[in-house]
Amino acid sequence: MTASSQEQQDYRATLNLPLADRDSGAFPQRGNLPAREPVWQQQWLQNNLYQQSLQKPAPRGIWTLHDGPPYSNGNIHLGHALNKITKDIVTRYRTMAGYRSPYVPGFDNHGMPIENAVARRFREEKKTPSRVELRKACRAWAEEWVGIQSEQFQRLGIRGDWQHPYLTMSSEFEARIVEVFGELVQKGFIYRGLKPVFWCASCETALADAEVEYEPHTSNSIYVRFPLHHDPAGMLAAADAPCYAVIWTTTPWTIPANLAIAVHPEAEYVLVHAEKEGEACCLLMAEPLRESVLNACGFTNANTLAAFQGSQLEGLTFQHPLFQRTAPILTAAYVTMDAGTGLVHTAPGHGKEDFETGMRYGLEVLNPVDASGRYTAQAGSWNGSSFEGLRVIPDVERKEKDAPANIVLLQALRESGNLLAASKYEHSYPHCWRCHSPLVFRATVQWFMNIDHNGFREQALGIIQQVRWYPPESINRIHSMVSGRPDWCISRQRSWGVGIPAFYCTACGEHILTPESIAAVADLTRRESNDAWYERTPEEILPQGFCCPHCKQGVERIKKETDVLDVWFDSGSSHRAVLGSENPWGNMDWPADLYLEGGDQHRGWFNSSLMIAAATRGAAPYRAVVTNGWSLDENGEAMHKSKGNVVDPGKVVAQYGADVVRWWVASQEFMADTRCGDTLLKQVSDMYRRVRNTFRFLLNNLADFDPQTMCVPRSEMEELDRWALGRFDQLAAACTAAYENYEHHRIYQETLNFCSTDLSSFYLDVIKDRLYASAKNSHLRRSGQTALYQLAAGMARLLAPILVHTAEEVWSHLPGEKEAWSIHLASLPEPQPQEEGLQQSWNALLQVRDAANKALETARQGGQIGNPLECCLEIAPDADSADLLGKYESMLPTLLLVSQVVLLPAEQQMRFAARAADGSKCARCWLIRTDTGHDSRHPALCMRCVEAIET
RNA sequence: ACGGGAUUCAUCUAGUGGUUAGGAUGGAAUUCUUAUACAGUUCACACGGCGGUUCGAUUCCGUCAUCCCGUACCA
Repeated sequence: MTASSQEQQDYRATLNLPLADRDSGAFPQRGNLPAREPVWQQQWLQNNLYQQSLQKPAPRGIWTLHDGPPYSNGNIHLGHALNKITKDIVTRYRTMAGYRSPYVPGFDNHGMPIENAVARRFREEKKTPSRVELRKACRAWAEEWVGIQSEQFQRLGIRGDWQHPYLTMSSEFEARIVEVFGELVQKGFIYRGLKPVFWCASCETALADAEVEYEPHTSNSIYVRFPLHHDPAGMLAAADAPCYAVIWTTTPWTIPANLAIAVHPEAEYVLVHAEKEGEACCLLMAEPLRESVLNACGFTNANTLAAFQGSQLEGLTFQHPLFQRTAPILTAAYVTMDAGTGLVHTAPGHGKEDFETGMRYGLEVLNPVDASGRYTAQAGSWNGSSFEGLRVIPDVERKEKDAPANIVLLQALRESGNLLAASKYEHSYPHCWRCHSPLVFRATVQWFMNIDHNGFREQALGIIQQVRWYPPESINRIHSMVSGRPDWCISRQRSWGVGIPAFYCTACGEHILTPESIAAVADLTRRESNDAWYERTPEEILPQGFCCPHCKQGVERIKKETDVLDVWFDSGSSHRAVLGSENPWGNMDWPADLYLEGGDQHRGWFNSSLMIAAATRGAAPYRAVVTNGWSLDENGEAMHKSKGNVVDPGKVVAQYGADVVRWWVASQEFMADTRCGDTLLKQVSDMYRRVRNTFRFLLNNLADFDPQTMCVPRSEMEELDRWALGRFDQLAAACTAAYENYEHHRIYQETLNFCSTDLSSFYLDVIKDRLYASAKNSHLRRSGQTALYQLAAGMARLLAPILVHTAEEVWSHLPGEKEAWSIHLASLPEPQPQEEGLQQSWNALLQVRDAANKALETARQGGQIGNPLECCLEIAPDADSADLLGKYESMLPTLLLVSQVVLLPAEQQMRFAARAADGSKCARCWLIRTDTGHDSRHPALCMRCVEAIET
């Protein structure tokens, strides 16, 4: 080491350099989040942070977000993380903004996926559990996943009442569901009716849509003619031979259930004269399908006799091809022209759309198939032999190729002469996920909520208008869901759910739903859980002396309903089980200020909750609804296990930390679809590092700063420091507005911008000299430190709802007494009013700085200067900036990071010239100064540094 | 298939019926070294396609394409 560098080294120690990582108390450069975050979380838990957040003063009142319960089956995925973190940001913001903002997380426990998983496990063990055994196992299963998901959410830093989450399977919640159901009964919303459902004849059970698997299946493709029965308006007067309607179907076994023929009201239909095997007839079919029908059926000599619009055909009736029964022509919008004949065989008992059409026209729901998939006597007979007992689907175990019913029906149709063509047809067809038998659609008795009861639908649509929807266009989704939804089928033929609290009288056959019978079930449920509904007898459940309200028979003739409620009824009741002072939490308001869920919930939870709230309370359960988008992979495609593009939040937490996941959430405009993947996470993690590095610089320069005694009042601070705090005030105002409007990505953008542009590349760069080289206790330095302190504290507060762990870490490194032990109990920064003209002047100075930087760069490229710090910059201002530069002349060297600035007289255009500075380099501050060496004690130092050392 | 929504540099995003579409990050080159995982300078990089309305469209309308949701593990 040379003598001079030795000397420098000595003076280096006299600089007020920031703490380095090796120094104790330094804010470390590396976050080491995966290891450090759990420590903070532990601390929050031990000190009851959540409870304290509710107890702190809340001048702005209570603000309630009601959590939509995730289904408690399986590990959480990125979508859950996005949703929960967003909610957490919102409630933490509210807490810091002066509200009491409780957050009670919920879990959705009942339902088919868990029941199926548990049933599968029993099957593997070759056990057949009783209903109650199955329910207990489901309960245990759900409980296990509640625990796992709860851990996973908490690891993401989600704050809430994790000790007391709401579970839809808790006795209290189940009882409230029963009560809500009772209210709907009392208000006349509940009825029983028929509905076609997917039915597995071999399992003898209804299946939910999610249990249906589509597999290839060979069906019979048949064309059948229906002879004209009645033509009241003489529509078919042009006919020169017997008239028939031609239909096409792939399920011959549904022909006995045919009650109508549907046409599209706007499509074109034709009456065609055609011949086959010497017989002439007139056939009605859709014009676009004319050729394909005639070809398929082998007709010749075709000749179109007349054309009609579909709606004109209404009123015609045709005869059933086998029975003495008529089938009217109806119109339906779902009739398509891409297959068949354009005339659709309609069997309301065996098809969803057929059923709806039937309802519209008041047709009977004929369902001549029993639970085991066999025709009942209602199916009728042909040539004196009844169809009763024939199976309508093939027996998979016996390897039947076709169902007996199809074979018999084809034969009967052939004999009747009405079968025009038959062939095999391969297509994808619904099968049972369990036994892989083909399914049938079968009308069954179900429980419904009547959406049109007393103008309810219109009322609900009106209520939607009162709610604030984010983003605004999302109101279209809920609106179209509510305006188009059919009656709500609320019953399921399942075990794991809340039993529908209805009784039946075996004496008179009526069902029993009285206020006291329902209250009895609710009480029982509250005491013993809804499992007791299945364990107890009606005698045990119903009050003493209860008898059938219809026929007055005693309780011994009364039986229980076995269906359970749709799980959407459970979660749709959550606002009644959680919000309001009558519920165990007692600290949540009804209605909620906010629901915040993914867009799929317009069909689901937003909808079911609205139905129940509007029907029982006449209002929406939420004042505002925010819809978050879907999380997709880096290419904007949905994540699939099979595609291998799934981002597991648990892995990201383990690799980068929860704050990086949260920072990712904040980086995305979450109301639209969001993207996530390795490169994106890498970028977000770099951005996290930038914020962290900024905090590090701020904090590590505050090691000797005691805010209680050393803070310089704002009015006495250096103007540059006031500028920086003024910029921060602008940032704080922008971020607060962004929180308020759920535009979290603006916080991310604005904060990073502030850190990079305002702080790193300008302010912090400029004040380094002041911080490092000024006397420790000088006003210049303390003013700067005051700004650093306020920036660190302010930014940490601003970001605390998002970077929950890092903000707490910053808080813990902040010197001096603090407002609260945890930053999450502190308040958001309150921006001070902007100082008149300050930002304008400094914007102009920044422009000069840009220009100066360019000039310095040119000079450096030209070899005139080396390090800008060692040069003198001559500035000839233009007329506009002369005053400004004159005013700030003494500050210019610091602002421009040069040793000297010489201001020349104004010229037409601003001009810069760089040259070596006068004087010699100070060994301590590295500035070239003319007073270097003036003090004999420190011949290598400038006078400023001498002063700094000697005081 | 139908319904709802989306599409701006490599990435995240501003913004607009009218000059050169803004910022940040990232990339390339280069300079400097008292945050060395810092900063300066320079450069490259975008309105999905096609029609229409208009004097003029990235912006409004239509349509097509792609993606997403409703409808698989569902926020």
